[in-house]
Amino acid sequence: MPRISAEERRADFVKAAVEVIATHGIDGATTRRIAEQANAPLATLHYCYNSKEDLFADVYQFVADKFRGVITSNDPHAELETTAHQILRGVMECYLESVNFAATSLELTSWARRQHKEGGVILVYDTALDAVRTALRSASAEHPLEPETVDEIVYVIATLADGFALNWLTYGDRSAAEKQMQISTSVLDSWLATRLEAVPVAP
Amino acid sequence: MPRISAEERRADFVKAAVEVIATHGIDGATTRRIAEQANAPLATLHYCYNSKEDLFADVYQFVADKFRGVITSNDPHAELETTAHQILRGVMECYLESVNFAATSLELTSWARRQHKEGGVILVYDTALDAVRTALRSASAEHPLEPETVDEIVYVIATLADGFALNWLTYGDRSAAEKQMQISTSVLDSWLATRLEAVPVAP
DNA sequence: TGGTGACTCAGTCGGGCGTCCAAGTCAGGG
DNA sequence: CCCTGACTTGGACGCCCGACTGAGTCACCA
Repeated sequence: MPRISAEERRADFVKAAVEVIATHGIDGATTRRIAEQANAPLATLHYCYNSKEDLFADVYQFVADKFRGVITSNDPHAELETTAHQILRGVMECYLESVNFAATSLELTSWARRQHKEGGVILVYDTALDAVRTALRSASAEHPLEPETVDEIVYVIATLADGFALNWLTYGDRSAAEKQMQISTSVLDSWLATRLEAVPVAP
Repeated sequence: MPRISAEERRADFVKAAVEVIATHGIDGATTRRIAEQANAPLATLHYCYNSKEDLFADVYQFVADKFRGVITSNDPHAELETTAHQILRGVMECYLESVNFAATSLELTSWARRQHKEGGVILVYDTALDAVRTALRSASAEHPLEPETVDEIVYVIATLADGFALNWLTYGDRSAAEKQMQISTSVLDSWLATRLEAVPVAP
């Protein structure tokens, strides 16, 4: 009813798409359902987007941007351990805050895997990992680590975040998830402590 | 062509269904595709199963049984740390051995989440966690731990296994995955060491 | 040799999908 | 004040593909 610009409408559709994907999966995310979720007639969707594919491209962008934002929003002058800790906590808090975002991320990576077309939507996952890698490198700038060591840390952070997400999505128990955030971060901390013992810093 | 019992045929269809679900997702797992994967005419599928739903029930059973088998197939007389370590390694090896099994497990839990109908297919995940819990309890029988502590360990094992699976499924890089198995188990070990320090055994 | 269980072919029927059109409706500038 | 162009909308189109079936064929065993 209210007349708003096509640009704002597009944002509505992207948000609606995220919710529909979370609830019905990628294959269940039809143009009709997305339009309904956005409280807009179906035809409006095709007035704003030439095709469903165009809309989905915006969704990928949205998800990737959100990840980038969460990961890069920590203190750049902190120690390596602190940075790693903050990134993991930030991502988990983000999942906890928006189940739909977490679910949609999972659906997207799951869907990306099925299309063995390389260079496609797997970029969402890739950009997130790259952001973590960059943050860790700059945090350890004064006492540079082996690239392999950085990659190990990136992997552990990703693993703990993904594992947390899967559990939280499966059971949807918020208070349990909050305790699990504590556990996950403590796992990271204790591993980092023993792992970095073996790599003395250069003088 | 060769005439085999309907029971054996059913096993073929279940195996085919696992592969199709892994490749096309739950929604893409149509009776046509499953029959084709099993090298059988579509009508044969409906001869063996009254409905698609019946076939899928067998698939859930198959997946749950495989998990149970992998988890409970370790030395029951080992220490707690060893048992935890073995379970994690066993599950990851199982994923590494069969990408399709790993992918199907993920698709199933992901699909189960969407049906917020309680008491349905989430049992696959539940039975697996229960099996881990039971194994840990019996491993720590001589020096019983608090139930909360056991649950923490179960969570960490699940998280590390799930995170490993997601990464392996996303990138499909076998040699990277083998290294990541090492890392994951070392994460578990170092966390368990510091975690159990705080809980001295009863005399 | 007849019967039964195992299998197959060639459909039926129906629903839902993405897309598009033609007819509105409004806001603001000339 | 009305006209133009950005927006909105109901409804239709065409089509693909889903689960499922009925009637028939084949292989084997008693």
